[in-house]
Amino acid sequence: MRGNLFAVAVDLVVLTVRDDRLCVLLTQRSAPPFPGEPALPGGFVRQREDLLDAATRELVEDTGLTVGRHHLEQLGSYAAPDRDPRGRVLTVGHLALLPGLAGEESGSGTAIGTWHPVGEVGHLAFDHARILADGVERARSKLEYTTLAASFCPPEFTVSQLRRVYEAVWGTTIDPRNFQRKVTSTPDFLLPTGEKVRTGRGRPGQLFQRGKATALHPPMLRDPAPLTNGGPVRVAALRNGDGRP
Amino acid sequence: MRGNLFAVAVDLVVLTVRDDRLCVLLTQRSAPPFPGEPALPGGFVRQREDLLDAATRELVEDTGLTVGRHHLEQLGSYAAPDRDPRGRVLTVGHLALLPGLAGEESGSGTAIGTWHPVGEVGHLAFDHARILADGVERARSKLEYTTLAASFCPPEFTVSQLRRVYEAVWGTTIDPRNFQRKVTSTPDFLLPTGEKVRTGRGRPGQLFQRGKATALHPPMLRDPAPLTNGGPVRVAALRNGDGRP
DNA sequence: GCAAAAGTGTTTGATATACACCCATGA
DNA sequence: TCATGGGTGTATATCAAACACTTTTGC
Repeated sequence: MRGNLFAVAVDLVVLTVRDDRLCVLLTQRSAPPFPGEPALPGGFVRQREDLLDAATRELVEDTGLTVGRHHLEQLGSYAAPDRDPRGRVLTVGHLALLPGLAGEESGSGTAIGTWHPVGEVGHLAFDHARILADGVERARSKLEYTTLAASFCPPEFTVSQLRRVYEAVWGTTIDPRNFQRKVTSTPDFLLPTGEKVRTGRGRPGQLFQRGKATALHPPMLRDPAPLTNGGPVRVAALRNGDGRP
Repeated sequence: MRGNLFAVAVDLVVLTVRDDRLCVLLTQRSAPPFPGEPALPGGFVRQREDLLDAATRELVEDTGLTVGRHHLEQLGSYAAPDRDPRGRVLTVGHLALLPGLAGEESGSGTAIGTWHPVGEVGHLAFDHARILADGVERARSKLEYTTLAASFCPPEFTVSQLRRVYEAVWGTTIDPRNFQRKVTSTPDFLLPTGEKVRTGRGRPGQLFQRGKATALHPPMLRDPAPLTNGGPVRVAALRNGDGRP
C-alpha cells in the first residue's frame, strides 16, 4: 500500500458551564513532548477502534463519567507535518458537552484534569489552542440552530438554567421573558415534568426534560459578532431590553 | 510512540451544478480493492503534506483545474476498522464546489472522472456513499447561512444563475422576485459589474461579482425537510408562489 | 410588605410572502 | 405584438423585541 504511515490520536474539547461561565477540561502533560504544559485530554486510537469509540473511551477515562447523557461529536482533523515532534501524528478533534456537575465533583476538576474558563486559557501544547478555538466556535454556532444547549443541563432543568447556558456560551444577556416563550413554544424541545423547583428566592420554576427535537426552526439568532467586536452590524436578537440589575 | 499506525488518505466530494442539477465527480477504480466500482476521487497524503494541501493537489490532478476560485473545506474523517481491506486506512473527506463548466469541458467529465447527478448515484466503493451524503448535506445547509452558492457560479453571474444554484442544490423552486430582492439587499454579497448579459430571450440580466460577505444574516431558510419527506412542518420560505410553468 | 424570580399579555416594528405590475429583449 | 425573463412596488401575515404586569416564593 502506498502512502506514509501516521499515528492517529483523538483529542477532546470537553466543555461545561460552571458558575455561569463556559469552561474547558485541561490536563497537564507529564511525559514529553511539552512536559508540564496544559493540553486537551486525548490519546491514541487502538487497534480495532473507530474514532468515536476512542473518543468515548478517553472521555470516560478522563472524566470518570459512566455513561451519561453527554454529547460527543467529531470536530475535524489536524495533521500539520510538524505538529508533533515525535513524528507524523494526525489527531481527530472531538467536542464533548457535559452538564455542569453539582455537588461532590464540582470542586475544581475531574479524575484527570481541571476546569478553566475558555476566555482565560493561555498557551496549550501542540496545536491544541486551535482545536479548542474550533470547538468553542462549533458549540457557539450549534446553539443557534439546534437544541444542543440542553446537553449542558442536567436531566431535569428549568428555563432559567437553559437561558444561563446560552448567556454563558455566547457571552451575552438574553431577555428572560422572550426566551421563555421562545423555548417553550418550540415543539418537542422541552417536556414539562409537572414538578417545580425552589431555587432559594423567587417563584419556583417548572422543571423540564429534554424533548426529541434536535433542530431549532427558526434558529435562535445571536448578534452576528458579539464576542469578537462590538460593531452595530444588526439589532441584537433576544437582547435584554430593560437592563435589570 | 504508542499507538498503531494508519495510512491516511484524502477523498473529495467535488460538486457542481450542471443542467440545473447538483452533480458529483466520480472515478472508476482500476486497481484493487473494489476494481471497476465507482468511487470518490482521492489519494494518500504525502510525506510532508498537510491535509488541505493534499486535497488541493488531488483536486488539481483530477479536474485539470489550474487554480480557480473553487471552494475547498474539510468534511470529516472516516476510520472504521474494516473500511479498507488492505488494512487500517483513515480518510479525511473534503468538500469542493466548482462552477458549472461551460464550453469545451462541459462534455461529460474531467481528466479523471465523470459527473453524476447526486440523486442517481448508486453503490460506491469503500464507505464513499456515506462521505458523499455528508458532503451533500454540508453543501445544502451551508447555502442557508453563507454566501457559498456563489462558488457554484462563474466569476461573473446573474441573479438567475445564482437562484438556479439554490434550486438545484435544494431541489426546490424559489420565487425569482423575492430572491432577487433578498440577495441584492444583503450587504457585500453581490457586486454589480455594470454590464448586462443577453441570455437569449427576455430582458438582459445584470452581471455581478461575488462580494466580500461570507455569512448571510438572516439566513436563507429552506423548508426544514423538503428533500426527505413532505411533511408540512412549516410554511415554506421563499417557495414559488404563482406556479409559473 | 418587599425583593426576586417565574411567567403572561400586548404593543410595535421588522421582515418574508404573495403577487400586481413595469421593463427590455428576441422572434 | 407576443412570449420570456429581469426587476420594482406593495399589501398582508408573521414573528420577534420591548416592556407592562401578574404570580409565587424567601426574608
